[in-house]
Amino acid sequence: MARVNTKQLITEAAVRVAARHGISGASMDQIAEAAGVAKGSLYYNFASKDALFEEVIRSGFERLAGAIDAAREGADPSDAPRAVAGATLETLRGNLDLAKLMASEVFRTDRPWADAMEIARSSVVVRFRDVLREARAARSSTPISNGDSLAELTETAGAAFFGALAGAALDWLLFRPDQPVDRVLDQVLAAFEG
Amino acid sequence: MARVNTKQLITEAAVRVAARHGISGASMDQIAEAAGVAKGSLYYNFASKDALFEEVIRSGFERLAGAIDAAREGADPSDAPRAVAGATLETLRGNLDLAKLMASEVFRTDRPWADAMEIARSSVVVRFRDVLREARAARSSTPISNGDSLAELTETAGAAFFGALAGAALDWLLFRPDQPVDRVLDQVLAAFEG
DNA sequence: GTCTATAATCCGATAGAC
DNA sequence: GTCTATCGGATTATAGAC
Repeated sequence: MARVNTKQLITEAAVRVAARHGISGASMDQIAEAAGVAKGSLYYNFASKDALFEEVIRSGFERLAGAIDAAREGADPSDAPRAVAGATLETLRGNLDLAKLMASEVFRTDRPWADAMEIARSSVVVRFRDVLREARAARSSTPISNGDSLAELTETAGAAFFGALAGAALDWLLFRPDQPVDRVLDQVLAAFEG
Repeated sequence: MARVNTKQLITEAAVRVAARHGISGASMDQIAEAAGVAKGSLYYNFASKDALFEEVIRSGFERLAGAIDAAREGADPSDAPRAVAGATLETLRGNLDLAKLMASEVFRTDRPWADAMEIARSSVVVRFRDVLREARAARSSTPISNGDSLAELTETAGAAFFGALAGAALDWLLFRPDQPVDRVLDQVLAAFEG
C-alpha cells in the first residue's frame, strides 16, 4: 500500500473530471492529472476506464442508501418521508459532482456495468417506496382514517419520489443555489399537495 | 432541397445513436451510417456535432412544452395537474430515445449549448409550476378551504414535479414496461399524498 | 507501486469530385 | 446537395524502467 490512498485520489478526481465533461468526455489523461498521479497508476489500480467508473457510480448509490437508512432510524414512520427527503437533499448537496454524474448515467442501459448500476438504483428506489408505504400505513391507522381502498405503492412511486428529489436538488444547486435547504424541501412536498 | 428531408433523417439517427452511447460516445460516423447518408452530408446540414445536438435537445423540450400546453387547454385548473402529467408520460413514452438523451444531458452545464438548453428546460419547469399554482388556487377557493397561509409555489416545485414524472417514466419504460400508463400516473400522484 | 514513453486506434472536421 | 478520401489530433491501453 502507498503512503496515501492512491485509489481514493483517483476516484475523487474521476468524479470531478466526469462531472464537467461526462464519462465519455473524461480522458484518463485528465483524470491522472487531476489526481496528481501518472496515468500508469490508473491502470495499476483499475482494470480499465469502465471498471473505474463502475466503482464510482456504485459507491455513490451506496452512500445515498446509507444516508436514507440513517435518516429513517431516528424518525417516526409518519415523519420519515420528510426526514428522508431532507437527508437526500443534503447528501446531494454535499456530493454535487457525484450527483450530476449519477443523474447523467442512471438511465444509460448500454454501459458494461448497467446491471450492477440498476441493482444499486433499485435498492434506493425500494427504500423510498418502503418509507412512503410505512407513512401511509401510520396515517391510515389514525382516527382521521377514511374508507378509501388505495392501490399499494410500488417501486414506481419510489422512483417518482426519487426523481422529484433529484430534479429539485439539481435545479436548486445548479441554478438557484441561494435557497435554504428547508425551503427546497417545502417546495418538493408542496408540489403534490392535493 | 433534396427529395427526402436529409436534415430530419440525420436528427432522428442522432437521437437513436446517442440514446445508446451518449452524445460524446456517438460518433459522426455512426450517425451517418444510421441515417443512411455520408458523413459529408452531416457537415453540410449542420455546422458541427455540437450544433446538431443543440437542435436535437432543444426540439425535444419544445415538443414536451407543446404537449403540456395542449393538455392544459382542455382541462379545468383543478384537474390540470393530472391531465398534464398524463400527457407528459405519453410524450416520454412516444419519444423514449429522446427522453433518455434529455435526461442524460439536462444537468450538464459544460456544453456549448448549455444556456440554450437551460432556457428550454426552464420553460418546461415554469409550465409545471403554473399548472400547480392554478390547481392550488382553484382548490383554496372552494368551501372546504382552510386558513393556512402557504408559501407560493416556485420553479423548484415545478422542477420537483418534472423530476417525479421523468423518474417514474424512465423507471417504467426501461425496467417495468408492462404497466399501463394510468397505473404509472396513479403511482406518481400517490407518492406524495399526505 | 508508480513512473515515462509509445503503440494502435478512433474521432471531428475538411477538401474536392460529381 | 451528397459523395469519397484523408488530415491532424486525441484517446485507451500497454511495455518496461526504477
